[in-house]
Amino acid sequence: MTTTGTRVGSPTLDEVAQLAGVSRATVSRVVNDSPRVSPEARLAVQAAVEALRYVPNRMARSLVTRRTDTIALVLSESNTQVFSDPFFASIVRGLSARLADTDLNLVLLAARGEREQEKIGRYVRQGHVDGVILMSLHSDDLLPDILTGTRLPLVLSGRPLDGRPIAYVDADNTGGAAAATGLLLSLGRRRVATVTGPQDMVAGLDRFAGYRAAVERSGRPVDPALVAAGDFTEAGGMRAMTELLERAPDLDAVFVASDPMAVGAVQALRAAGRRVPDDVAVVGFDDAAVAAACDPPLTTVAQPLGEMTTLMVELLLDQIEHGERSVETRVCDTALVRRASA
Amino acid sequence: MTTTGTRVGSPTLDEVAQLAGVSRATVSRVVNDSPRVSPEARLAVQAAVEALRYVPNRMARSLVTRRTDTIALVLSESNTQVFSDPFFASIVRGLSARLADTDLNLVLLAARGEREQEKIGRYVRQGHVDGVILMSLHSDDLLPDILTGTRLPLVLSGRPLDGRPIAYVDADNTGGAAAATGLLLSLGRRRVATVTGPQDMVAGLDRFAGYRAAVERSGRPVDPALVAAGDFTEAGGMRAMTELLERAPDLDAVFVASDPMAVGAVQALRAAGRRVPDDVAVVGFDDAAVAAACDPPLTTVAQPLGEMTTLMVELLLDQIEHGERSVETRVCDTALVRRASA
DNA sequence: TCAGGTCGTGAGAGCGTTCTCACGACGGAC
DNA sequence: GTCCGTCGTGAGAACGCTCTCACGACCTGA
Repeated sequence: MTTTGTRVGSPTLDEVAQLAGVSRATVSRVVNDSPRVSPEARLAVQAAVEALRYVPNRMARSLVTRRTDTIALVLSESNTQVFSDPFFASIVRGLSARLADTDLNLVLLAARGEREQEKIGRYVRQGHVDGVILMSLHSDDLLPDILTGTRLPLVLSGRPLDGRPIAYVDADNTGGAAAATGLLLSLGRRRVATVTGPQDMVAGLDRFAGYRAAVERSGRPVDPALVAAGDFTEAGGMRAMTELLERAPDLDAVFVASDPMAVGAVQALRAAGRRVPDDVAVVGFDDAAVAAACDPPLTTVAQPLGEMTTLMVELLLDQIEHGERSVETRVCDTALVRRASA
Repeated sequence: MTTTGTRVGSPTLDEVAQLAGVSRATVSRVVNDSPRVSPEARLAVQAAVEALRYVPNRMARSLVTRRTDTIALVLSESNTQVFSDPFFASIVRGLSARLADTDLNLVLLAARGEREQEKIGRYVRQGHVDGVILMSLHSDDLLPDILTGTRLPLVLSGRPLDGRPIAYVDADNTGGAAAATGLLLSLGRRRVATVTGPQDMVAGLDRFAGYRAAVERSGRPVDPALVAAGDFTEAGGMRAMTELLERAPDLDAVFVASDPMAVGAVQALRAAGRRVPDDVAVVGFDDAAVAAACDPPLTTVAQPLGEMTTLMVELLLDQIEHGERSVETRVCDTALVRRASA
């Protein structure tokens, strides 16, 4: 281990300038790829930067540019489940892939509980980020309020529950659920049940609404005995399915509002001796990896995740560019993915 | 929607000072809870802060204090799995709970692939954070190199694969695995198999080492037919177990290196008509939520996650405090949790 | 009464950048 | 040869904050 002299702390623009024999301004120009620099000066500066292992201080830079080149993905979850949700993982992956080409950084902020949510609110208001993509899951969430209270560019992942005017990107959950349920009905199934998501989340609400719409469209009323609430987890799906089988042993199909839950439901069905799809047809939602791997491979509803993350970034960058909020919204079409379970 | 006049941008210290009729210095003192402020001045400032909805600009503050009050949890994963790993979720939860009492912020940085890892390296070197907790999973990971190249306080979650001198906190994976395997042997099982984790991760390596040690201590050699590699996922566990059953149909116990894998293994066993624990005893690792919920409830090895996250924070804050790296390490004891599967 | 504290306060110098200007050098057009 | 435009450059003022220092006002004890 050798250290370069007695210096402590990082080298500054000034030191680079001195070493290169130019002014601070010229170094700054080189560092920021300004064209108006002579080749000789550029070379000298680059050498000095290299020699000193100079890295610009972002704080100082941000102070004057009022840009941090960082955006935050905020997830306000009360429980831990969120991380294990494949949908969430896909969003993170998609966002970070979209941003890889740009010089924007992505940071994740997760909060459970009021204190942590307020802390996150403070963090973004203090100017750490240029914009926020918010995955707000539950209706009792403080973050939408906290964040709309700022003038910070903001895009929601998922329609806001209370319909307030904010930019958002969402999948057509209602349409997708209706299509899934419609498929089951068109297959001749008479007693189509559903395992819903939590009814304090938009995705849970909308997917249930889609189910209801499809059932009613077929001329039947929705039988409460055919509806059980899940929590988007595999265990929850298993529980709900077991419950359904007790309440309505004659059910012959089920639309499950998420793939992890559908996996649990299939297990419950199997444990109860029902064959899938022969006795009970199953359709899930999300087209998670687990859907294809499952036995039998799950028929499900796919969301265009790539398109959705791209749109989120696009909407957010637009706001950042123009320096003001927009209320543009995008709803993406879903697609039925036919496999073996229905 | 009403806006407060024609102002654009956030209010500054100066404006607060002007409104409160004091100097910038006094406002700063109030904002930072310095005791040497008269009650009247304090009140006036607080009112002004309230009125203007003043929030200090962190960039400006950091520029002078050289502190960001933010630490990063960096995870360099190549695959998406990480998020769904309950261990990871627990670490995040633990860290953010530990930091909730402090005024430190926690940001998550996730990187897949070389480009993104370098981007993260740049991010932390630019001075965005005061320290880093690194969950480096695989041996081909660039981040440990990138980060040790800086003078930034750094604590690893998990022993570094190459034994380099860095501060880290880890569970006694080897000891835990040996205890688990020992339990199976002490139960009179003769053919104890194992489903390992990836052998390019420390946890995978160490848990396999523990298995080997326990088997050898019992006076037997390790039978390669009794070893199958998993990837810490449920699907991987199922695959590996199926493979083991083909290779060694006479096995009567299995130590599975993670709970999600153990769940998969149990399913594979059941599919093959083996009863757990009568025909095959199973022990997992991690004491994830899924272990208790599983059927039968899984005997497993618990890591003291709370203690571990506390130690990580402690070690990191210590380095930040003293302004220099340390190479202190902490290895935490694991505990066997006896349930029904063995 | 005066020396020596303490206490609250404000002026002002930084922190490491960017960015606006102004300035000299040089080139081409007349 | 003069004039204008471009081009590379550097000086210096921000950006919003903290922190040192000095300065009065007040209190205490001799």
